[in-house]
Amino acid sequence: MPKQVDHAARREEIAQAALRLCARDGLAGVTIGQVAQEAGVSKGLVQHYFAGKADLLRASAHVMRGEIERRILEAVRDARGPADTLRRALLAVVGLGVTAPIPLLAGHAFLARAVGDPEIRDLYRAGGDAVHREIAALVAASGPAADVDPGAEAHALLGLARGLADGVLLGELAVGDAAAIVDHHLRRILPGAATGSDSPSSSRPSG
Amino acid sequence: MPKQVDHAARREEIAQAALRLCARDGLAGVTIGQVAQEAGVSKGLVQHYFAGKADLLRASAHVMRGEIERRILEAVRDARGPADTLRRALLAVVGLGVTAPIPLLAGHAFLARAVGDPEIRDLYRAGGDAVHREIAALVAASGPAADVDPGAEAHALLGLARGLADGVLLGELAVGDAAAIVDHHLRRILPGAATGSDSPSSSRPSG
DNA sequence: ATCGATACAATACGATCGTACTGCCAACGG
DNA sequence: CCGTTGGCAGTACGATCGTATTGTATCGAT
Repeated sequence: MPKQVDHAARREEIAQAALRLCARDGLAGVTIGQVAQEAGVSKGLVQHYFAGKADLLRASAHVMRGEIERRILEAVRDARGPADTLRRALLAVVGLGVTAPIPLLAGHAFLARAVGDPEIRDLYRAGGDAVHREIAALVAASGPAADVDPGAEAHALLGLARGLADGVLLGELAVGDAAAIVDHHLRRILPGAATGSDSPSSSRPSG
Repeated sequence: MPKQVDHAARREEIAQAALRLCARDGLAGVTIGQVAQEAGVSKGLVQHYFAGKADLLRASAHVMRGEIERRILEAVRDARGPADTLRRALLAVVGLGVTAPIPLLAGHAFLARAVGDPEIRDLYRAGGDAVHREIAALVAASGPAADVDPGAEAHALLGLARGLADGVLLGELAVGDAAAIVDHHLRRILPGAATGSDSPSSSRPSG
């Protein structure tokens, strides 16, 4: 064996650079040459690690998914009980607008491709379904109000969090405001749970 | 004056073709040549009506905004009272996933560009702010519950509708389910208003 | 009838795209 | 010690990009 290099790490490193370009210029800006420049390597090296542009984009999509997943899992790690887990996960999603704008933006760029591209679509669907099941289970385990259907509420919470994340991303509202909105909604649907007022981030709504 | 052609109409026609490409392939797929082919005109004609690619993209963004605005205004036209107006507007937004996937997808494609491009960002911000004010006013006029702040609730409703529209677009849930979720939320925050059960669209939740 | 302005088509051109290919260097196995 | 193998850079090439330019037909005004 020749010079040993962590193949997977190198691939991810380059895919991360591609992801940054996705976020900045959309999928249009992802060019082998640009990626090479962004990653600080030669154009030939990008070819060495990826079979082609499609392979590179696929890897970038997976990196994006992994990045977002990682943030949520981190946020949830030290949670105390299902209601707290649910709250932390949702706040992590709305926080993506400022903590991880690159994966979020890249996610939007890929979303347009998800329609028509079976692989990307499956990536979205599989992830979305898994998250939905998880959220629904957390809702059910958090002492929901009588008129709350966990499945529908999971869609509502997920939609709310995603929409708020976009709002935060566009600067329409502050993270704190978005977090307060999520907390307010959680208090409404989970009267039995103590969805704490000790917010980990700023939470002074302004307008 | 020479051969009279509706200049604005021709421009919009071509911009619509560009918008379809945005939705299908993302901003990456918007090429002068491709746009010409999609619109069924010559490459030179696209140049004749647009100063360059930036001009074309700008026009497409405005067409997208106009399309979405049109759908919402149509949905709101025959509304009876503020609560009904609010409901119809929100249902129109979640319905975009099936009634207007092209502007919605194109909107996502442009969103990635909104960060960094002042003009597109202003388009988003201006539109978002106006809609937010409108929604907040409708909430305030619809007899909200005591714990409802119209401004925050407007963000919540808008975020919820946008997030659900994405879910519908990705096929994660049906329009009817999304509509039911919106209705459920509206009933919670507007106890004084009759947010009708006589839905204009299908509204049989399934899961 | 002619002239100017406009709609529209077609071509030209430099830059850049994705991909293929070639070559050099370093590290292990024999 | 040498050959093979993989990391890596550089170049070549056809296709396509955006734009500039040119040419032609058609209408309205003079």
